[in-house]
Amino acid sequence: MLSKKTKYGIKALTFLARQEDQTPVAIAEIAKAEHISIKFLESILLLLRHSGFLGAKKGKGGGYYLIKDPKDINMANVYRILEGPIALLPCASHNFYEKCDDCTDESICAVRKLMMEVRDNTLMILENNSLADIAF
Amino acid sequence: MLSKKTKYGIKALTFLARQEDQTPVAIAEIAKAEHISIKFLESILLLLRHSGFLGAKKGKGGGYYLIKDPKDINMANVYRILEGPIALLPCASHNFYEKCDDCTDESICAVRKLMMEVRDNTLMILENNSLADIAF
DNA sequence: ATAATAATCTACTATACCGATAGGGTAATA
DNA sequence: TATTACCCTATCGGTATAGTAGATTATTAT
Repeated sequence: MLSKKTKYGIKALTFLARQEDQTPVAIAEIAKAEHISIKFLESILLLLRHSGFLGAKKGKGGGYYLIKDPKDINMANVYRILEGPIALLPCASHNFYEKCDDCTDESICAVRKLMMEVRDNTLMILENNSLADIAF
Repeated sequence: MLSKKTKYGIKALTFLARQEDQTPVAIAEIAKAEHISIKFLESILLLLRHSGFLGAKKGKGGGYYLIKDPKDINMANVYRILEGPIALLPCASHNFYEKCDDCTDESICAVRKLMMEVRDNTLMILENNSLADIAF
């Protein structure tokens, strides 16, 4: 299941993508529109800024804004930042690989085999969807 | 991420599918072979029995065995029993649908749109894989 | 019958994470 | 000077996970 963090993060990105101009939007405004706790959203937006998706401006009229064109924001990258691995098992992950304690021979593991197939497909979908694709 | 419950459950099913004959296999034997805690595995096998995947026999020479042909065991059903919803969001689930608190209009939710696409694809993969497909 | 075997059932514990809340101080900007 | 992002810390209830322990029941072999 997707965490609220990821859900809210994508919602916020979508909200910013749907803005007519790219003037900064205050956290409070996004939170109100999307029914999200302000403080929780604050931490999410901060993460998205540090990850290079958002820019921020302080002071009056300040807020967050998209740095890149929504067309160039790949949902697989967003997912990895917010949620973590795309694979459902560490042993089936490219970017977060970890060996299983209980497996002696990974190559014959049926669970891994199945989950790698799921991962490949999910990854393809996320990579083929930009923020623009889902926002409009 | 997949829970250990699901991982162990599928491993156990695979182990049983790989048996030459369908004589019962004791919990302890499966647990040892797959490096799983006996008691934890016990609860998983019980669940799989109650869900109609396994049969059990008590006493000496007893244990668990597959009821159906591995070819007829659909991994989507297994997944739903062990892990729960296939969808990553309740609002994107067929079997476990639930409305989101924060959404006023579900039809324009970008997260839901994306997650439904992921669900459709994952579901297809799980449905197209039988226990036999992944075990051999 | 009896003893051994193995599933069944109930209950418990420890840990971790999640989502949210609260508060406070600093820095930048209109 | 007011506003708003930034960046900490700390807390808290709830829930789920993973595993443990012990007692009970059904079956089988002797």
